[in-house]
Parts: sequence; C-alpha cells; structure tokens
Amino acid sequence: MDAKQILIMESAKKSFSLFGYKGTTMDQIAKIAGVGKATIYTFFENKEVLLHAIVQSLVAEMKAVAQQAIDQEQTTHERIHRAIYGILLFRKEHELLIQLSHEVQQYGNQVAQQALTSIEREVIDFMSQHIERAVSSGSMKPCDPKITAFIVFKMYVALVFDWEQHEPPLTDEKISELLNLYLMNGLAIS
Amino acid sequence: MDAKQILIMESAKKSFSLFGYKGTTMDQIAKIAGVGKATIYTFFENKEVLLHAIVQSLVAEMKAVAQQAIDQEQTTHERIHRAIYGILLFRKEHELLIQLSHEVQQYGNQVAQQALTSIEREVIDFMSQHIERAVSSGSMKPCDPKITAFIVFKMYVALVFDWEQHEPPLTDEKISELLNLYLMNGLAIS
Amino acid sequence: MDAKQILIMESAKKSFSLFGYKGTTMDQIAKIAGVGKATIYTFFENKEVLLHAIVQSLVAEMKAVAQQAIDQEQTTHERIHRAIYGILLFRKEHELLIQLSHEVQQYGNQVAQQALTSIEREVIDFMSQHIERAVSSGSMKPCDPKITAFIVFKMYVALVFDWEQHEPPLTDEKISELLNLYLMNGLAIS
Amino acid sequence: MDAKQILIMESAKKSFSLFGYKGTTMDQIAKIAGVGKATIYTFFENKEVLLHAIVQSLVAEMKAVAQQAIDQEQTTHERIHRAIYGILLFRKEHELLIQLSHEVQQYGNQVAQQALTSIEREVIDFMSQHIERAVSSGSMKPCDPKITAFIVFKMYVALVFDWEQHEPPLTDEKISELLNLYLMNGLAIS
DNA sequence: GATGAATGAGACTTCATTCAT
DNA sequence: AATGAATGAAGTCTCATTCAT
Repeated sequence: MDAKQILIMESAKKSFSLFGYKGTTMDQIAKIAGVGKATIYTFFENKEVLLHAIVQSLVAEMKAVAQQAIDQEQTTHERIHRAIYGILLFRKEHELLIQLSHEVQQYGNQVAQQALTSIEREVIDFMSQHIERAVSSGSMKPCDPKITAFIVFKMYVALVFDWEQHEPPLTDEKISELLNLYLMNGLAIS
Repeated sequence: MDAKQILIMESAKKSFSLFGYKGTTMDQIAKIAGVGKATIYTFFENKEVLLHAIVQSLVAEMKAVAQQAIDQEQTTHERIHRAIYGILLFRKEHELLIQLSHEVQQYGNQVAQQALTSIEREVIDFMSQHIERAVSSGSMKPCDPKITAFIVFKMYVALVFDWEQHEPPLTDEKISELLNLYLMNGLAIS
Repeated sequence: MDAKQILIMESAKKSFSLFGYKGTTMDQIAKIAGVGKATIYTFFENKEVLLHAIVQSLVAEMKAVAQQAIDQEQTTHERIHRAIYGILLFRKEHELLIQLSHEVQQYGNQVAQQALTSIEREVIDFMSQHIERAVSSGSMKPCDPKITAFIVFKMYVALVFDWEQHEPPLTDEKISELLNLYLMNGLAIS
Repeated sequence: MDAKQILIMESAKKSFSLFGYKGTTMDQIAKIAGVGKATIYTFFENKEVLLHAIVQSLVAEMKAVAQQAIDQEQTTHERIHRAIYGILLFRKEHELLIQLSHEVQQYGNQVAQQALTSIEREVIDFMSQHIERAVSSGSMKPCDPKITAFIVFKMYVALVFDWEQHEPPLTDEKISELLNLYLMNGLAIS
C-alpha cells in the first residue's frame, strides 16, 4: 500500500477521533497529512469511503490481535484471557472512531459493526469448544456450551471493562476469583 | 407543555431516527410536523438544542419506567425483572437516537450519557441492598453486594438483550433457569 | 396624535440611535414601548415608514427651534447666534439618527436631507437680508449678500461645531473675536 | 494583489454604491464579478470584511491623491488648491460608500472615519506651516496658524463643494477673489 | 383596537468535490 | 502524479409582516 495513502489514513483517523466525522474537513486532513487536498481524492473516492477504509483497517488490526492471542502456545485459560483482553484494549482505544461510522449512514455501516461482532463470536466459538470438551470430560456440569461461552465472555467484559468506567479497576487476581465465585461455585449455600 | 412543541419534537425524533442528525434538515422536520420552518425556532433555539431536548425527554421517560417498576407491589424478583426489562426495552427502541447525540458534540453530551447510566446505577443500587440483606440473613454466600448486583444486571442484560441480537431469544423460564445455574449453583462439580 | 403612537416613536428613536436601523428589530421596539408587536403596524405601515416619521418629527422640531430663535426680541447678532446654535445643538444630538436614513434608501431619503438643509437656508436667508441692509447703509463693504451669509454660517459652524471635534472648544468671546478678525478686518496688513 | 480579488472589490463597490450594504447580496456581487459566490469567501471572510477592505482601499487612494498634490513642484497656493480639490473630488465621488460603513457597526467604523479626517488634518497641518511662515515674515497679521488653516480649509470646502450643492458653481477666479475678500481684506470699511 | 403566534422569503456561510495547470 | 483555486448545492437561521383571536 502506498505510504502516502497510509499517511492520509493516519491523519484522518487522528482528526476524526478529535473532532468527529462532520467536524473534520478535507482541508484539515490534508493539512495534517501535509498533502494537497485533491491528493486525498486520488486514493479515496469519498470522505465516506475514507472513513470506511479506516474502520476496516481497524477491524483487521483487531482481528489480528485476537487471532494472535489464540494461536499462541499457552494454557487455554491464558489464551482466552489474552484474546478477550486484546479485543477490549482495542475497543477501548478506538471506540470513538467506531461510533463515528454511525454519523455517516444509519444502517449502512452494519458491515463494520458485524465485522467487529464476528471477531467476538470467533472468540466465543473458541471458548465454546473448550467448554464442550470440559463437559464431556466431566470437569464441568452439563450446560449449553454456546450460551455458557457467551456468558463467560460478557462477564469478563463486564468485570474488566465496564466496571472500571465508574469504579476503581479490579486486579487480575480479583477478577479471576470473582469469575470462579460467580460461575463455578455459585452463590448458593450448599 | 405546548402541544405544538410536542408535535415538533415527535416529528424531529422520527426524522432523526430515520436519517440521523446530519441527515435531517429543519425543512424536513417542519414538513413532517406540518408547521412553518421558522415555527421550530420559536420553541427551540437551535437544531442542536432540539436534539438535546428530545434526548432529555427520552431519559426522563426511561427513568419513569424504571422507577414505576421498582415502586410496584410485587415480589422483589419480579420488581427487578420489570425494572431491568423496562430499561432494556426502552434502550432497544431508542438506542439509535441516543447514539446520535455523539454526532453533535464529542464530549459535550456526557450529560445525557451519564443520565442514562445513572438510571442503571439506581437499579443496581436497589438490587445491591437486597443482596446485602440476603447475605446477612445467611441465604446467600458472603460477597461484595455492589459487584454482585452489577454482575447480575450485566448477566441479565446479556441473556435478555444481547443474546437475541444473533440467536433466537430465550424464554423467561430459560433465563431464570440459566441465572440460577450460573450464579447460584455454579458450574463446578461439587 | 395618539399617545401610543408617540410612545412607539420614542422607543424606536432610542433603539435606532443605539443599534442602528438594521440592528433594531420590531420586537425590540415593541418591548421597549411595552406594546404588542402588531400594534406598531396599526400606526406605521412599515419599519421604513416608522423611521421616516421619526426623521420628519426631528426636522420639524429643529425648524421650530430655529424659528423661535429668529422670532425672539433681541439684537440681530444675538438672534443669529441663537438660531445657528440651536441648529447645531440639535444636529449634534441627532446626527446619528439622520445618518440612519441612508441605511434605508440611498436616494429615497433626500426628502429628509433637503428638509434639514432648507432650515439652514432659511437661517441663511434671514442673515442675508440683514447683510443686504448693512451694505446699503454703508456699514459693510459691497458684497454678494447670499454668499456672504453662507460663508458666515459655514464659518460659524466650523468654529463652534467642527473645531471641537478634535480640539478643545473655543469660548464664545474667542469665537466672536475670530469672526471679527477673519471676516471683518481680514488678515492682510494694510 | 490578485486580479480576481480586485475584480471582486470593484464589483462589490459598484453594487454597494448602487444598492447600499443591506441592499447588496453576495449573489449579486458574484454575478457582477462573474465568479461563483463561494469564490468571494476565498478572499474575504465576511460581507463585512469585504466592505471594510473597500473602504480602506478608498482611504488609501485618497491619501495618495492628496500627498501627490502636495509633493508636486508648484506654487504653494497651487499645491494647497490641488490637495484640497483632490480630497473634495474624491469625497464627492465616494461619500456614499463611506457612509455605508455606518450600516455595519455604529461605532466600530471610526477607524475609517478617523483615517479620512486624518488626511484632512495633514493637509491642514501643511497649510498651517505656511501660514506660520507668512506671519513670521510679516506678510500676514499675527494669528493662530492652526485655527487659521482650519478656517481656510473649511471656507474652501464651503465655496467649492457645499455651495454648488444648491447654487450654480463658482469659477476658480471667483473663489480666489472671495477668499481674498473675506479672509485677507475683510468686510469692514476701513 | 390590540396582540403574539406563525411563517415565507431570503440571507449568509460552509464544504465536498472537480479540473486546469 | 499532485495540487489548490474555484464553486454549486445545500443548510441554518433571521425577521418583517400578517391574521385569527
């Protein structure tokens, strides 16, 4: 890919993040990138196309992070942890940018949205397989592996990401402990 | 409040939901409402002010739904269920509109955002008190009531709302059963 | 004339003087006058008509001041002084308002302009008659009475009004002395 | 300066002179100049800024005319005559435009106003120096040079410019003769 | 007669996009 | 290939005026 094209995308990403889609003018992007305004149109047909290109590249980058985590040689627990954490870190960083896609077309950007969730689903699928095996081997109560993986994922996100939006963040040990408490042992007095 | 003002807000809400903030022109709103364009400016200083007024009214409406559920004479379980469900239904319906507020000001609309989460927090607080009592009375394992309420809420949202975005929805009985499985009994083989 | 009509004219005069013609809205005038906006249109067909009415009333008032000075029983010198001074005071006070008429119509407001100068011309005519008599009686060199009256008027305005726009004002005695020096005795060394 | 910029300024000057500030639309100016409406905004941020630019250029042009007259190799009398005459001609031609600046800001345009009077004052200063020398050399009665120069200027304006607004214009000889009569010899019978 | 709610007409301004250089 | 001067299209907002009450 052309180095200038990347330069333009980086500049646009910066400006979109700071001022929003509508708040960013092509002049501004050109100035940040240090190129002529018309040059942008050599690479991107549209302002909208430019945004989509950026979103797509972010999605791809995110996918790579998750895949890399899963592919690594580590304990299952560790790989899941890394994959989810990678997604979350990334989402946190670029949440704004992803939301920007709504500015352009209400329903048109479902592509990016679906791409994002598809990554999450792959991670969930990965977890699902492990849960299925755990149930088969008798190390876990019988349960719907898909729903369970989904719940584990959501709970993980809740504890790692959502919780620290209003409260002091939890340590990794605490999170691990809580997951065990809620999901494995349960709150009921036996 | 003036009937015409409400008419304008409803028309704007409709158009904002369909075409987005930028995609909605004042002319369009006026035509839908069947009033002159300038009439809108009699009630709302700005296009932006108009949007904020709509968002605020939605927040207020949502708060009322949750509060009403909590105030009702029912079992605790039922009240929590209704409160969360009311919030979710509402959020589902108007999610788009709330996200629109991002189009206007990147950081300026935190008010609406905070208002929304504050409702959730009130519901969570309400649940927290009940959990605390359950722990004291020995009908539940010792645990941080706040985190536990937060987890219950998130799990509830995950099962009722998030799940059905990609999979066939779960019945109320199934949801109840799953909550029991995951949170009360746990997945571990005792 | 209706008391409300006068009230409206006074309010409009105030606002026009402060904010200009364009800068004054009918709403503003109505608020100052403490009447409904539409009430203004009961008395004045137009915003422009309203301005013209105000200008005309100012012209009339000015005319009265000059006439009154001339009609008074005093020395000729004193009457001329009073008449010119009256005009100047008035002009000073309402100069702004008179200039406003230019905002409305470039050439349409010559009426007001002509009315104003017609007053000056009447004063000049009055002086002219006295100069003519002075020349006839041999107490003044032969000269065109009209031009001379015009020059006296202009010199008077220059010394009394124009001079003090940039320099400390001259006393009445100094002005009298200067008029004598320049017009009667001349600067030439005999 | 860009040729297109000048073209726009000329077009705007024409339209402002004909229809006033308020009466001139940007569309109109663009059409006269034969450019797109937005092109005007490439050179002038505002309609108001455009007007000010025109006024400033007129002031500069006027200053040049006066300075050029003073700098010429001629008799003192002739130079003063040319300088004053230049100012008057110019003022006559563009008086309308200068008054237009009042439409925009009541008190804000004092800059242009002051610039204009500052030119007059320079001319008066120039005359003042010559009068001072004449008094010193005994060819003129003792008098305040500044006031005298001011009076000569005003009288000159009155005879050349103001007089012909209502009466047939005076010839140059007649004007010279009258200045001599009134200012040098005086009307008094010796 | 008095009013103010409602509005049409129109003004200024912005900006994504193009095209000649 | 790169550019920036030029612009058409469109949007927001203002305000003098009217008309039903």
